[in-house]
Amino acid sequence: MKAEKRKKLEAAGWHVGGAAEFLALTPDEAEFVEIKLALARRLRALREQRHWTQAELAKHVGSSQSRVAKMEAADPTVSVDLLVRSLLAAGANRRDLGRVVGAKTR
Amino acid sequence: MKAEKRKKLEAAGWHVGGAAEFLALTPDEAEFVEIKLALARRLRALREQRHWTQAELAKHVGSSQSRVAKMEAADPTVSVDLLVRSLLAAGANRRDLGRVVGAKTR
DNA sequence: GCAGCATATGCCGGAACGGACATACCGGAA
DNA sequence: TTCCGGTATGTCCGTTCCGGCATATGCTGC
Repeated sequence: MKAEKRKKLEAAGWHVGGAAEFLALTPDEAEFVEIKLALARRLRALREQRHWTQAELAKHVGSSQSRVAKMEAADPTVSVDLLVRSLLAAGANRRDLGRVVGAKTR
Repeated sequence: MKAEKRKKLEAAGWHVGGAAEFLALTPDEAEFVEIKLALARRLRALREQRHWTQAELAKHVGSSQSRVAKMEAADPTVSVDLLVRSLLAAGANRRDLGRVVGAKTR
């Protein structure tokens, strides 16, 4: 998994601006992580909008606070599956998801 | 995993019309499998459009023919992650994916 | 200061997912 | 028929992902 590198770099204090296209990521890989980032951002937005704590959302999803934190951080170890399930649990519907997935990052 | 039930029923010759809302699926779960189905259909469409065999697509994705078959069958053991990656490998972009995810099934 | 809550990070065992392979099924061409 | 390219189905085993927990960091009000 290439995305590990990215995480490591960020951990080292770099925090790549916007996204990590300068790494050895194929265009597809880059687009994939951008989608994950978009989903992650939307998840946090939706949660805050509902005035939920990470622990509360976790309960609704059937997960844990730490997982939610990682989701919102777009941690490499969280899958799109989990992000999507969480978004649905947070009240998003298919059309919402479609918009999130389809919209270019900022 | 609830979706297992569905698979079993289909295997038993039922092949639920459209999707399996009559099972003990929460609305969220139902929406989730519908999204997977939509992605699966689009993957097959895209592949055929390119006149690729499942084995060829597998090569581009870095997977195997059997996995591709399962993807297109929306087998419970394939993740959205893999579907999305495969779609990207098949030439879809974010906007395409957004449409697929957002569009109500048929 | 520190107490209390929310969020972040690290780790571990167990479950789910993945590629690979073998094999079965299903057309169509010879 | 038999053969053959394509697709489906089943299993195996290594890897990835998940939930849970412990702990760290951050913030606000006291």
